[in-house]
Amino acid sequence: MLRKTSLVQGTLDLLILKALSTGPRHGLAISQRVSQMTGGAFQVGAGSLFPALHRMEQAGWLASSWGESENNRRAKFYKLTKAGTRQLNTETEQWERISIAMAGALKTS
Amino acid sequence: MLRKTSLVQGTLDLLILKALSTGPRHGLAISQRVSQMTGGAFQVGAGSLFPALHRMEQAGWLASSWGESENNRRAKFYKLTKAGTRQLNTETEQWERISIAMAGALKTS
DNA sequence: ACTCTCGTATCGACAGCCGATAGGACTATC
DNA sequence: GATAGTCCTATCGGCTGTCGATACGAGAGT
Repeated sequence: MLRKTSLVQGTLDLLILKALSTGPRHGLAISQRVSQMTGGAFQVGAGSLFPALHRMEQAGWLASSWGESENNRRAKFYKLTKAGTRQLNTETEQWERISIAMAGALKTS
Repeated sequence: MLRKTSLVQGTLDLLILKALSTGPRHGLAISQRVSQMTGGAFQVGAGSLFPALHRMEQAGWLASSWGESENNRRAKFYKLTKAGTRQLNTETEQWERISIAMAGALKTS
């Protein structure tokens, strides 16, 4: 009933791209970074994260390679491609337009 | 033509509630009002609008009654219930929290 | 050995959007 | 008084995306 999706559609991609803009990370580290960046407002679970990563890699925005985490664990590291950086800019602008439009709409009385 | 810029999930309800906050309107008038409020940034088609209206009426946020449009057409007018007004406030606050969190996340470098 | 944590991955249920489509009713034009 | 156009409501099917539950594998701690 109060399911009220914590994540907003289209937001997850943007947050992942942004989380990777400071350098390659592996899956769970991306999840933690997203939480951190948003002050805990957004928390993405594994069931949402990995499908998104695969989708975005398929789209050519990310490239992955196996490596080792800081805990000596086998981990897949993702990094932004050029197309991914472009996508980050595009989605950032798109979000700003949406944000401005919504702010204007909510202010009208 | 216009890019896929689909509506952001959870945004449609808020916009509809806001569009009705200034008084009762019928379906297509709501659609036009949403476009107007957002400076044309959001355009909601009939295929999205009516399911949303029915869902929201089911949830008790809206009440409907048949009447006549300004063009002498049979039209169903929707108005906010008390629960709808409460929902409007709730979703507005929620949006602001999301907006702030996103702005913070996008600003980090 | 056993368990905890880390890390990746998939599945099924569920919900929402959106284009296409339909149809009734009023209006305009010829 | 036909015909076409506009207004208004409505539904369906396909598609996509979220998310909890679940699983597996491997290193670490005891």
